[in-house]
Amino acid sequence: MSNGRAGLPVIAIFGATATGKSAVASAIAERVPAELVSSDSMQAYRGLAILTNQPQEPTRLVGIWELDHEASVGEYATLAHEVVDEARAAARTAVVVGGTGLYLRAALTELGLPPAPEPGARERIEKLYERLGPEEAHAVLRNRDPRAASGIHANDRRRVVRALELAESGGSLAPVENKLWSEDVRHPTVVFGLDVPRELLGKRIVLRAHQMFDRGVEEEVRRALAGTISATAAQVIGLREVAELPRSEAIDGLVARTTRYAAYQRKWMRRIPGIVSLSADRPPGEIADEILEVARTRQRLPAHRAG
RNA sequence: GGCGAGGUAGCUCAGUUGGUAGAGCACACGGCUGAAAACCGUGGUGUCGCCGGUUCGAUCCCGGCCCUCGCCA
Repeated sequence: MSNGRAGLPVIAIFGATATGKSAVASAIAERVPAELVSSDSMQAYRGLAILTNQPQEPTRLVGIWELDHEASVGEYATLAHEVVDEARAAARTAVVVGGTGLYLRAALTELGLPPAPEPGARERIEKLYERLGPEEAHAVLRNRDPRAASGIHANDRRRVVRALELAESGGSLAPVENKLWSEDVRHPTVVFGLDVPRELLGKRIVLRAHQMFDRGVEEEVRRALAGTISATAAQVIGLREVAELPRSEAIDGLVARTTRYAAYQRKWMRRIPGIVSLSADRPPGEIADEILEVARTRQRLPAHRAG
């Protein structure tokens, strides 16, 4: 390792919601000098601590954006890289923990994301897409950026619009090199995936939904909706349910959507490169010990690279 | 008990003037590069309440039965 003070590899912890990621991260922080870094698109917002299950333990990149802020992976990636590098410079182990697969990958890897849209471009091109319709809009894209167009379905409005934005400013949505699924990382890293049997996870999700109400999620949501909410923040699971439905229906809706989200996260679990799967149906301290042991073993090995 | 409406996919329902059925949601699988708790694609998973009758053929028509809902007793 080039920097002798760098210590352990970056530790990343992924897993579906309610698998106990935060508790494991806390347990790691009790055992080694660590800097916890969130890779959760919704915990990044301030004002929905209960609904988004923000961790108790001090964690970087939690509650950093106001609810009217439009979030993006690109913005998050820059911040995450800074925070991880800072931790390493201070000889603390960076523990990247969260359930947003793309954010986790962005924190660990230099994805080389293309630039943000230019002001006004999105609205203008969305209108264009609206006017032309999917097929025509896609044809325009095929004309301007065939490579990007070939990877996008005409109905995928967001990506067609985004690709047109980039084509207009001289860029392209087609990556020079697709690193989303490569094992290429910015620092030596070990990624762990916490796995809980479906049935048990279901019970935890139900329990958690009830606890949110005990902790005052209704008041939290009321306060949040009193102000301006960005399009990205408006997507927090449960926001509408809690605001609009009677309590018992809100809980049912919240449980249903959270369960669906957990299934989506499970998809990411299967795909994240190099992920080490761990059974999370046991005390967090035990899991933390195993994670640290694996991390130390890896430390002594040459940094692994994509294959 | 009488009258009326209805029983079709996991759910809500459409449909077939008789040729064994299809939408939305759910679910499964796949994609994804500044919206990712987002977005997109592919897939029908079914004793058409039960038992008979008519018919070459019934989920559809006829008879009986069971169940649900509403109104009236």
